[in-house]
Amino acid sequence: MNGWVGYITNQSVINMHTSTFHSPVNSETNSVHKRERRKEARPGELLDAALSLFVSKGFSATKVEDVAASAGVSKGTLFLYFSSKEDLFKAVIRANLADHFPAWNQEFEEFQGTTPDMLEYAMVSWWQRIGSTDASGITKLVMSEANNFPEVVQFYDQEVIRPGHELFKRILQRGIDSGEFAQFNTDLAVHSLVSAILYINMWKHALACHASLHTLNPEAFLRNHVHLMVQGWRKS
Amino acid sequence: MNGWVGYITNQSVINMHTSTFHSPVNSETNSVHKRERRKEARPGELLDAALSLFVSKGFSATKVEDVAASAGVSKGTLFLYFSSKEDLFKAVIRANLADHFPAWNQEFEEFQGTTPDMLEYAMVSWWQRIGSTDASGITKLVMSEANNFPEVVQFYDQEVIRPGHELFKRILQRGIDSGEFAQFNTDLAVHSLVSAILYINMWKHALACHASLHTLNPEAFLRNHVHLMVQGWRKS
Amino acid sequence: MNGWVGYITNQSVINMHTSTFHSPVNSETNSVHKRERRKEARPGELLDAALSLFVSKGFSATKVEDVAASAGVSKGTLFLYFSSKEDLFKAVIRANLADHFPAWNQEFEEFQGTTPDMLEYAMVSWWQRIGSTDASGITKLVMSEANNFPEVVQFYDQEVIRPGHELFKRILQRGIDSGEFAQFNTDLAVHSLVSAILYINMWKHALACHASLHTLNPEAFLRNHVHLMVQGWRKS
Amino acid sequence: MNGWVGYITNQSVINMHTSTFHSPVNSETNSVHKRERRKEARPGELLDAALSLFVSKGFSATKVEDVAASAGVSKGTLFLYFSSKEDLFKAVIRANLADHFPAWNQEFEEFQGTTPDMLEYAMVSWWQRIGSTDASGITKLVMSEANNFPEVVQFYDQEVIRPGHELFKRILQRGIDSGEFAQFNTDLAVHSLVSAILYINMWKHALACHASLHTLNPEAFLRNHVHLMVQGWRKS
DNA sequence: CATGAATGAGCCTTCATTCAT
DNA sequence: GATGAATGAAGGCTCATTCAT
Repeated sequence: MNGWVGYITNQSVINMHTSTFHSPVNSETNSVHKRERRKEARPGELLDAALSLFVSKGFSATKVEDVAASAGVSKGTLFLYFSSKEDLFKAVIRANLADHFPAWNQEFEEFQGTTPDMLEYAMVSWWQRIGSTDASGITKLVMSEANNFPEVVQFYDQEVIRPGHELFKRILQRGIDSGEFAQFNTDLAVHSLVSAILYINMWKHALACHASLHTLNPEAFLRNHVHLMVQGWRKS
Repeated sequence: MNGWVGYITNQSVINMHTSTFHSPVNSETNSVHKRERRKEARPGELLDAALSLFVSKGFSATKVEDVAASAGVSKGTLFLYFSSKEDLFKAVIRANLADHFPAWNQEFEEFQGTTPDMLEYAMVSWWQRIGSTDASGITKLVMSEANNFPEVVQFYDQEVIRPGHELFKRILQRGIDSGEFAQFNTDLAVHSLVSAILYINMWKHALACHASLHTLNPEAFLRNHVHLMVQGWRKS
Repeated sequence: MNGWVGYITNQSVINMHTSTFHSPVNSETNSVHKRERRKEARPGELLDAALSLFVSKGFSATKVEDVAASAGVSKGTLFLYFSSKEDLFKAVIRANLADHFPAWNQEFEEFQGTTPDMLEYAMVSWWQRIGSTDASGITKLVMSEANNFPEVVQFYDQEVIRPGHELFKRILQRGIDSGEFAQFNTDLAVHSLVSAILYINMWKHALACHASLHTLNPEAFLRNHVHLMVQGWRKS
Repeated sequence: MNGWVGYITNQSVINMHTSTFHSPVNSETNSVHKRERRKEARPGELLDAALSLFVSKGFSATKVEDVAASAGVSKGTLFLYFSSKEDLFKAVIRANLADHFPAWNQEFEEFQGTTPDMLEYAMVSWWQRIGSTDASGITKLVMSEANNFPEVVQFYDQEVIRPGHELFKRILQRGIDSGEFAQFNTDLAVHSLVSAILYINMWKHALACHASLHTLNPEAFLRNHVHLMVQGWRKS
């Protein structure tokens, strides 16, 4: 078993088939001209730049021109690939979070091991692949801009929250079905699990980076959190 | 026992030692005329209006003119009491988050009952007194504007996060000392408890009001969360 | 009989009661402060500036900042009185054309004389009061921007075209009722009359000012046009 | 008699002596391949597309990319034939307005019948051949963009207004010479006739398509207009 | 010749803040 | 103290035009 999800950096996010680009990349020829290669690379470069700036400065405080400049293109070019700043926001969410659920779901299917192990593995993997990267800042961004971009919240709910909730729920159900866990309300339980993830996200991106906070070891916290939960769920 | 936390209104927040009013409130004459009393009440009315609008519309989406109008004064008057919109924001945070912990700590001292009961009482009381009111929106505000007002984050950390953490930690320690709980890392445990509170805050103020979300019963969730934790902490 | 319509300049357009200003002028005190007097004068000054610039440069080519500067205020001030550039456009139409119909209709009621004289008087008065002023450029503006601002066309239709059509129709009906004219289709007839007015408008503002055109004496043309029409309408 | 004006399509406008193509059409080889013929047809196709879009959406609201797409070529190709959007606009005007008067003048020479009939025939023919087609939109375009393209106005004056004026003037003179009409100022009279044509143009292209206007039957209006005029001109 | 990716100048509108009254 | 008219900086988005391929 080689890991739940391939380690994610925006650089490696190639399969843009579900993104919202205007002009789909047409050819996969080996002999790509310089311009063509640039064109193919543009969306990814822009998404990288956007994620980085959004996370560090906030969405509203980031000018589209800055994103473009950071990706080495002009303002107009950005709008060639994303119809608006909000659309760019959604694409960032999709590329960094939403697009990973198929792979994660598949990992769930293939996982061999106890359900408690699986839960811990899921949480720690989340930290290693998302939590410890810029992508973890997206959740904070969505929350922060919820008032200004309700549509983004809906998108995030559909594409990230619900799939995530479902995934955790299936894991818990696996434990119940196998007899590892007693019967319990899995919806409430998932909220308790996810709360730890949200907590780390906000800790990292809203608190720790702006106040010299008492440290929190995310991985230890997640493991501990899962262990506590599992204690409560086990058959007595 | 008359409640864990005194119900908070800005009117009652008198000790403004940390606020930034330009014009200090005139000395408390006995014969206050109606106008003078209004004058003294101005800051509080503005803070109330600001909190309400900030929570419902977000900080940047709230116009100072709306705050002023909501408080029944003109735009210019607001700037008589607060040097800037940022200053108003900080004052709102300060007025609504500081100064409750003494009462809470006292309740802790006086509490009669098991530690698990105490934890549940603490959580449910938080929901009834804070979580279900506008005050719960402040946390979301602080997180959202963390990038723009790091100073507020530091203040929030000192005045809210740390005292809250300490309070929970003392409760847990009470359980350990009494033999109700086994020995465990109380710092990590507190994070797990607090994560549920943060979760509800963000759920209410960033998600639920902008997306037609699958419902979450906060009180049930909190009780469930505490029970799970307690299971893990009990002496086996 | 002292004229059909008081001679119109924007300076003299005082009764703004039907305009679209945001903040209605509140007091009519004699002792107006400098600021208050400026405030009352603002809308008129802005409308004057707007009409002048719109007519000379076209609507799209005129920047709101230019209008503001031309009226001696800043860009933001303009938006204090008009909610958008389009709104400013409508207000210009209203102040210079639409608002005059009540007076014009009243003149119609009070007119003593033959109907042919009345028609000629109406046409010549139009020329003297509107046609020969900047206000005549409005029609050309509306036509030019019809594609970009269909709402303005509707507004112009309701507030100018229809009232104008109705006024002319009543005059013609007066001639029929009095036996001066035979029975005929007054709607078609009004179009024929109005076509002369439109012709002059376009001549002045689209052709003459951009090409060294063979001259057209508007007043002579209008008199001639009316005489021709009248010939055709008289009882034989 | 086969029509007053040959029906106009850009395809048939060959003599481009006044146009501004960068790349002159290659010499007319006998063995034109399909591609070469397309190449030669490009300018005409672009002009057709441009006319259609300019008339329906207005000049500024029409994107050059749309014109190119409508003609089946890419944006860049358009600029191979026309140095700028303005240049394209001028070429459209030129291609559609020049070169019809020779045919019209000839029809005038050959016309058999009374002068009033001739006038009516001229007006109705204009409606059937020009007024009811896209070509009638050109006049509105020229007027609308007069501020931005004074040069076009001059061209329009020389190539359309003056020839048209002269043609009508000759018709009227025919009536005077034949004794059908009395002596009168034919210049003023022509303006009265032409005003009806302009009126229909603007009605169609600036008003009717953007406001749900009270209907105007163009043909009935024109006949009526001519009849009225003729009444006034006849010998009493 | 043809393409279409890239450019960047241009503009309306918002709103926190000031200050004359 | 209170008012509210005035300010002007700031930014998302469009689209004619260029030019490397």
